[in-house]
Amino acid sequence: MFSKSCEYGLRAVLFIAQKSTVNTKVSLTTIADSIDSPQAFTAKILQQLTKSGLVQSSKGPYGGFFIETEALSTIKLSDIVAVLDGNAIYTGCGLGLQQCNEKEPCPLHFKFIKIRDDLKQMLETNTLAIVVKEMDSDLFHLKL
Amino acid sequence: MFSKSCEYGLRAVLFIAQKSTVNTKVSLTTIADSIDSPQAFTAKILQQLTKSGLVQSSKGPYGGFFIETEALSTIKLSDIVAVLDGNAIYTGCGLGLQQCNEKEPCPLHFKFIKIRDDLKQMLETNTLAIVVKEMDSDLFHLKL
DNA sequence: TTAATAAAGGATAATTTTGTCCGTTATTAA
DNA sequence: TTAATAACGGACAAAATTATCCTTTATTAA
Repeated sequence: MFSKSCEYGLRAVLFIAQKSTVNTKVSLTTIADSIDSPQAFTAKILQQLTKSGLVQSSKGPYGGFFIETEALSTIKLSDIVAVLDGNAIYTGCGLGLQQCNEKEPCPLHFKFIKIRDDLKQMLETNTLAIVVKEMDSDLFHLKL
Repeated sequence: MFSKSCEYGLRAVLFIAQKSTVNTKVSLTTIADSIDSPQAFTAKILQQLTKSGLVQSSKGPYGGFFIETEALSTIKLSDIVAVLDGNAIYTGCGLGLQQCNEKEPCPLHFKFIKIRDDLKQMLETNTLAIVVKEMDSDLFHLKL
């Protein structure tokens, strides 16, 4: 469904988001350990996310990655996916055809629409704030 | 969503299926031309599909690929996907976690369930016969 | 000012996916 | 029996993705 980059990215962002609710910055090492991802590779992904402005970072001691409190309720899961995987998941044809739309549909076009729309809907309605709130409440995990 | 192999494979199978309804075998060259896929790569994919028994083939002049008439109504889209991409799409975690289930869910587990189930449902309820019937009726295409 | 900490960035490597090439095998018809 | 056709199979190549390493830059506190 998503690339490895996007999977790690989503996990990392959710972890950072959770820590950011209590105004705590987290280092790359902590993130990679916590979400069980390859450190150096995760660093690259976080660079993309900070460049895009979704995640903030500060260097030096007491530095690390964080997300501004206000941003938690505006950043949607779809924003992270868009940065790391683009938006082919929503717009792309299930059979990989370039020209596939209402007018010139592939044989599965209308069958895929519902699924793609549901996915889009899910990613666009869930903000970091929403997901983090649910994470706090119980047994959810980001490792293994 | 699917790998290139699976995209080509689905397109190829739908094309073969359509021709098979009028008892026509199709050669690799015809298939690759018709679905706009790299010929040699498509050959490999068709080998997998014939090995798995979903598609039949016969060598020599007048040979080619085909699907038995009875099989058209029993083969589901999910069968093709299973052979080419495995079933990680249904079973796998959206965040790439190994241990993600009802008991130990990732933060997005329950949000993904609906989408995955819908996809599974769609692929399992649509047989080749069903899709081909719809293809005959109108403007659907498999190229570009 | 210096040492320690931590992200940023560049280069490179490993792996997987995607794709090609070519010889072999089977089948058909002449 | 031979020539043509078409799938099969193995080896190989290119490209994309995943992943590592190491140097540089910025920040902090002592």
